Amino acid sequence: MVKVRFAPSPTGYLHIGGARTALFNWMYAKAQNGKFVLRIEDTDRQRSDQKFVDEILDSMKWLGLTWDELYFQSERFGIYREYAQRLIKEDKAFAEGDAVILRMPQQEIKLYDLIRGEIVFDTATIKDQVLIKSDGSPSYSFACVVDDALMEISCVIRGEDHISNTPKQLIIYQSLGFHPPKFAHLPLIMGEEGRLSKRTGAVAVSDYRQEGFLPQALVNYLMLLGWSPGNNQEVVDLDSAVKKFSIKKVNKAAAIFSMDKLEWLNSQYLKKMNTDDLVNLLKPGLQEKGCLLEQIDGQRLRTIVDLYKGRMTTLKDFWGWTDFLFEDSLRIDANIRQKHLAHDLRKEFKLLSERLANTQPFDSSSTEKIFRDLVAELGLKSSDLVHPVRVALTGKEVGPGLFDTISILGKEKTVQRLNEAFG
RNA sequence: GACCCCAUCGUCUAGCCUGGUCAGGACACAAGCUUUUCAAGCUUGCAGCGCGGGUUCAAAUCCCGCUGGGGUCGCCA
Repeated sequence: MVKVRFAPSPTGYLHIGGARTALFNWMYAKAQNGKFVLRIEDTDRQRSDQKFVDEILDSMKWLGLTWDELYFQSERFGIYREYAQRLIKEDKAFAEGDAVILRMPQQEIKLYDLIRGEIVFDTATIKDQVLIKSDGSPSYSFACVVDDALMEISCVIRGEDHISNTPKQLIIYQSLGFHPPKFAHLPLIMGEEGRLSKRTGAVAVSDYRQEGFLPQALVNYLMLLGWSPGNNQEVVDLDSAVKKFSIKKVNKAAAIFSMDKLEWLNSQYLKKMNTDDLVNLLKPGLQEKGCLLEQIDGQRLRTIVDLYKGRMTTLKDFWGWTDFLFEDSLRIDANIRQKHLAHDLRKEFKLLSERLANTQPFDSSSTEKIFRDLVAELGLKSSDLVHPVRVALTGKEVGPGLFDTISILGKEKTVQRLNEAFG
């Protein structure tokens, strides 16, 4: 029976590195029809916090990394103490005050890592290990070993930063008379300036969610860090990745996190996404911006989303780009006004607004015809009028095609804004 | 410092195990096409086996050394 676990400590948010570890564990389990255990390592009561537990569980669900079993180490202190007592009785450990310390035997110890092959350690350089601390709580390594054994974890997949913990834990397995599981140590994810940090960008999974990334895109990006589905594939959904996943094909070298590529993947998923689903994802943000969703026609909202879908990098883009559609009055930045509305186009705008006011139906092809005819009559280049009009209507220098924009803005606001453009 | 891990374009990677394919793809970057703008899209381009020794007819691929990067040395996890 294949069974793996992801064991975060609720002393902080679920970060990108942890999410990748969880993902690889999850893929490993699913690929072999095994189980995935989520174990919250909350033995440090001072630093653990319920809000982090909630955030971790929430992020895991958001990513789609569901678990089969959930444990909290804080509920298992009795078990750890029991095994520690046993080691004292067998003289493999000794008490020091209320603490229990493991006697480190002097020996060579071999680790067969699924990714790295054999790694040999000499325990001569490792000192005696604390099993139970003076306050009665278990040390990380001890709780970890007891739990992995009792929960029948078949393979421990964790970050490379744990390699040096492994010989200590192997000694604990040996002392306890437990069979050790297999091990696989994943390469680390690093930031552009070395260690992955807040300076490089967001580190918490929830930050990416907040920034408008899709969980599918984040998961896709994370799986590409240290692993490849082959066939030159880059955009791969979780299900097909699971079918191809092999822990032995995981890279040994650390990878540097690239926001550029994550953004590219996110835009790819956004483009492919069903419009109705995207509308639903966008709604909460619109509401936050004070938009009254009840007053917006559903079909109109779908049209708007369709228009912007292909150009978005994150969900956040949409909210910033479409504010002009949902607000009554338009504020135009002084610099942008200076750049595009410096010439007095009062006359041209008036003609345009009068003709548009009489246009029926008010769609992009009919407004385009009106516009082009007028431009020809006035002997202008279309760009002479396109850019000022866009700014007057949207307050922005860039955006989708002007006639699509006019069409979704609607006759009333278009006419009004053209008339008010020059005060 | 000690111990351990690692090393293909700027970045993520395929290829390495089972030596012999112009070292393939993606992001980024550049150019062109398209175009009312910016994106998107399409096309093209730029760019890599860290260094030095071996082994071999032949090395990105196997071996050794060096250099460089990373990790760990807590009664944190």
